[in-house]
Amino acid sequence: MRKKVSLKDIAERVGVSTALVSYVLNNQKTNRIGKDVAQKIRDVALELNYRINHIARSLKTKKTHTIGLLVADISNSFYSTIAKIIEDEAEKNNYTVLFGSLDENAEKSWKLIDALLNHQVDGLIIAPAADTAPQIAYLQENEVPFVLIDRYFTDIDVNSVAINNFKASYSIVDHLIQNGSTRIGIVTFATTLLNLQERTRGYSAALTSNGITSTASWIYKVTLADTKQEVEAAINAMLSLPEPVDAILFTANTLSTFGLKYINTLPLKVPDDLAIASFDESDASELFYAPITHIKQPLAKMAQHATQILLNSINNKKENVTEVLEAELVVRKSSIKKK
Amino acid sequence: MRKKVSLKDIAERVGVSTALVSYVLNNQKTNRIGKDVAQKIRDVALELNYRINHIARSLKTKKTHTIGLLVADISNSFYSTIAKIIEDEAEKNNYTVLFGSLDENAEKSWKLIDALLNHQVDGLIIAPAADTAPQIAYLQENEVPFVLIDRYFTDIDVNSVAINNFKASYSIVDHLIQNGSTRIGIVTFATTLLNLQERTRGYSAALTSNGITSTASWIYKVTLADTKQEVEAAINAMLSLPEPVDAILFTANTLSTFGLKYINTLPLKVPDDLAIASFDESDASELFYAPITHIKQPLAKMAQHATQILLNSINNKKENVTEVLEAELVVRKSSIKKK
DNA sequence: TGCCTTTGTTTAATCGATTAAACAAATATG
DNA sequence: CATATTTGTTTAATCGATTAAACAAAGGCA
Repeated sequence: MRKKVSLKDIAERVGVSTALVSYVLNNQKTNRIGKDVAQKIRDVALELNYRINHIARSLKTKKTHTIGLLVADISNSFYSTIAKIIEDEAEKNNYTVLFGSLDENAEKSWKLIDALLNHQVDGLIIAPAADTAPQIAYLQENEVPFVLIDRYFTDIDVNSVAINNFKASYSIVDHLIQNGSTRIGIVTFATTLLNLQERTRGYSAALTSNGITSTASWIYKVTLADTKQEVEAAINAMLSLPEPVDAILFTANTLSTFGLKYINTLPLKVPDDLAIASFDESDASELFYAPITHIKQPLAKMAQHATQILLNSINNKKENVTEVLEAELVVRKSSIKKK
Repeated sequence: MRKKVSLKDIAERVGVSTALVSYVLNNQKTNRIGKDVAQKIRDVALELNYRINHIARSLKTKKTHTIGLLVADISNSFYSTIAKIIEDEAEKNNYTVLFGSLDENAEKSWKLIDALLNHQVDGLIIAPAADTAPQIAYLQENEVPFVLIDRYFTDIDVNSVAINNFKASYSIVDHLIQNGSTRIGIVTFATTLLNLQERTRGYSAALTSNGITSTASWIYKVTLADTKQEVEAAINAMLSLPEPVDAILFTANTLSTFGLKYINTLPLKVPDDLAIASFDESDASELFYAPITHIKQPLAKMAQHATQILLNSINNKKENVTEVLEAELVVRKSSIKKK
């Protein structure tokens, strides 16, 4: 890279000290500085195409104006959309975003947190992987400003932004029941993540309060390692029960995407033979021959609020904020049985 | 954030100079340094949970070990997948990745390039937006190491990694013709991007060499601003020709996704009434009732090579590399007419 | 005129790590 | 034993920007 222009270069060219140049370019002490020198400094800066060296500034100010964003999986559109919004929001506030994808892996999470802290980020936004509570506790002990997004843990008082998963799940299951489904299966991940557990809890509660006895054989928990096979196995199992399910709820977009691809190959009619509902959108929602009823999370709001909470936390170190947002039930054809 | 531990802290604790600590922790001058002091330094570093201050190091070494990645649109799975691979590859080489999403916007591209350079990245990997050739030229003039990925410009000799778009397009159109299609429309973006122009060129060439006269009324170029509407309009137009097309090629996954969602609503059978083919995969490829024949780009290879080329360029400043990879034709049901 | 403000600018320390060069002590060599 | 070499460690300058404090010159006021 070509040699860089420094404050000193400008100072020498104009014939003043670097201090003065710094003041001028940062618009400080404006009432004290001579108008003509100021202008000259600005002119020369422009002429030499001066770029501030953030490294040097950061070393002195101990602020990098950089935030770290760690998401469970960046190639999931749910998170890449969040990432994009956070980046926009950060940029509006003159922050840069450093990304990392955890790949749902606690070990990788440690490494990335470590890497980001090593890079002196001012704070973190994290959609944590399962079993990373100790890492979160570590951040807390070290007083690193951070915000959890989408996912959360109990027992620790931290900044977080997420939807009311119980309520969202309850509402979509209730909707299925109101529209003709009576035996509703659920496919979710085998995980310690609370947000997903809440979804199962909401599902069960909705069944119960509609007088439906929930059965263990309606609940399938698949692993991350072998999601595709296990989703297919779960669907097969639920459909070959003595009394097969007549509806399935998928608790995540990756699950519904695999599920729909498979259901696509079965001699089944959605929604009449089998109603479908899911958390989160994906292209699947519209592409499937029966568009999918789903829970739509307020992504923009979540991402923007998380960013703002983080920036506040970086600058003012206020007490923690737990923000619970409402999700929207988007009704499409996949959940409405003809009767 | 809690007060940081510096080299000085370790030095004081052990009773040596910071120089020695630096040498030990960086494994330098190993043959000169006392074994016991070295061990003690390492112990204390661990005990105090020392983290190197990359900012300070970078200021001195003029290397940030950070690369910038700018993609046209991070929420497109094509690019988020690339992003993830590049991140992994960079991590293996002890580099960190700073991301930015251009949103196909030349102005935003300037801003992000500026931001990344201000952050002193050592180099850039860019999937450039349309009409950003001047920006690329600027990078070149300033001797910033960079690699273009997926997209490219003529007239400038730079590092780049991309597929042979002409050939890929030719092969998929040829495949359509061999499998019963005779009147093949194409939906592409109205853009100055060469990779897309090459796809149109390959399409026309394949028609010609199969003795089919290509018609202007088979070629539709839609805008980014209004993609969905225009894709739908294009499909309508092609289907209501006196002699309607019997196949459509979409030159990008965003186009095929919109297209398929729309075709899904039409009283048409794919592939018999209308064959479909597309560049790039998306969930659409499998979810659509007739899985979609498509061109599969070697993403992992592209991303890894781009990263390696960049790192070479950063470290050795070799001459430029133009890498052209072969794409794979993945045949599914959407392109094979029964007859 | 003498002293006090105000205005405009410079000095110099600092952030934390790197590293060439200097230095001192121990050991080897003739 | 004197000198050369090796071993182990420190000194001090440096990267580029920030900023409190010092300073000088000009203007204001009695």
